[in-house]
Amino acid sequence: MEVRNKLYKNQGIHVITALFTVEQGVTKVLLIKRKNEPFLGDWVLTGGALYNNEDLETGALRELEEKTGISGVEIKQFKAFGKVDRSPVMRMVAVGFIGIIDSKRVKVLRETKNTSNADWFPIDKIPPLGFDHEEILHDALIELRKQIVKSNMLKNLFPDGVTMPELQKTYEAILDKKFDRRNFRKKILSLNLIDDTNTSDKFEGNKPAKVYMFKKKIEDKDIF
Amino acid sequence: MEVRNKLYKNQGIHVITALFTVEQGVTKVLLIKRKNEPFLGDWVLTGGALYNNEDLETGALRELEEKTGISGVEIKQFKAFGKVDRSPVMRMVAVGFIGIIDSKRVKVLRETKNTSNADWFPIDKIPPLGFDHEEILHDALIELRKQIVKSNMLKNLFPDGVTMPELQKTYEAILDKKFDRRNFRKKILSLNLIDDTNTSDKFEGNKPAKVYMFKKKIEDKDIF
DNA sequence: GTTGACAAGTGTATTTTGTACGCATTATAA
DNA sequence: TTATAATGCGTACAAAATACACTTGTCAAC
Repeated sequence: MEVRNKLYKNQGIHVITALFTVEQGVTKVLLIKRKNEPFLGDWVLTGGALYNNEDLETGALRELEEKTGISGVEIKQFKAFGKVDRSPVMRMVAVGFIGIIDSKRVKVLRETKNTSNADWFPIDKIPPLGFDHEEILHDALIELRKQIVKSNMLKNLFPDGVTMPELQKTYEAILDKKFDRRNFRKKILSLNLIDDTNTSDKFEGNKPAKVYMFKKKIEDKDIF
Repeated sequence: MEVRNKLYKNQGIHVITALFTVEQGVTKVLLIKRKNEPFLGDWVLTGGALYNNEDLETGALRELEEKTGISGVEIKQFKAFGKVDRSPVMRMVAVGFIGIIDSKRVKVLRETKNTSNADWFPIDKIPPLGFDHEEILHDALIELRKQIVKSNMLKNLFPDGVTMPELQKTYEAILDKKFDRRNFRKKILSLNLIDDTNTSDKFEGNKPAKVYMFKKKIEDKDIF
């Protein structure tokens, strides 16, 4: 029994968050630079060890706040990562989360106890990452692309509302694809993710654009 | 440091598989009865502790084989479960998998070292389950429903091919929904999951039905 | 003020896809 | 040979996706 027990001793759980933003049509992700071994000096996604007294999501949010100062984010679990050698220290399984936020609304701490140089990186200019975080980021981006067309996740990027042109730029940045203005409007409205707030407007030089708000709750669609 | 370390000592990882089958239009899931504490005598999904020397999927398959004798199954990870109190023994995070298989092709071991009475249960007649397995099963079923319309997962249920009527019964069983014969054919063909094997037939009394084979690889569709 | 440029909103014609059925085909059984 | 039953194939209509034209509102130049 002792022998068998050794097979699953010294295991631990990581909670990792790929936090995204979109600035001027560029999709970016938050990375931090490690101050400790292993992977000292390497860039990684936000995350760390899960505590025993917190749920997965709670732990991911705590790590995010500890390492970057960002709080009040909505995140969504998307996959677990458990390759045998993904951590050189001990056997760790990582649970991955994604989130998206308006970077202008948060102040990222550059220096904390365990990390330095937290910053937003364009997703096509990612430096080499520690652990298996390149794989996690790759899968996170795929999940982000799925989520923005079937959930109201983007409300976290536009908590005060968004115009059609803004929204189109955002979708084009995340999906890396161009759309026809008029068909984009029809498509996005048919997804029932946003409501028309026929009251207010926004502008930046030309005809004012209507402001839409992401719904609080989304009814999920039929399969098949 | 010692104090903080205690926060994440004694953690472990579970790998849990919800293995489904469909028999005569009834969706069923494989459950086993526990022989040990905790939850002695309770029904649970197949699973157990992950070993340090195996990846997540490998561990889930090993547990499935150890506890039921079933091997050679294709499974897909779908979610991690990590509520603080989900296991009364120690802090365990479970990684959930789903799979589907033709129950006639496997012989389920009724008795193993740690379990007894492994059996297939109709999903609308599930007994109370130990741990958080009712939640896991609930989410697994949702994932199964999503997978059968966008992946070739059902090839594991029909490795030798399937006819349209058979396939329709299967979809109706899993999605709990009825379809028009002719529109079902058109819909399923448009999904590009199956190929026409214009060679062979099958029959059971009336006009022979064509046999289709699930594709080996599915090209994933456009988002948006 | 009038006018042109720009970017926003709205609309329409065409094609593609989804839905509701009808009819023909091929087996078994009387 | 004929009735029955279940499968394959086809068609008419409605809904949705796509391509593209037109109208509207604000700013800035005159």
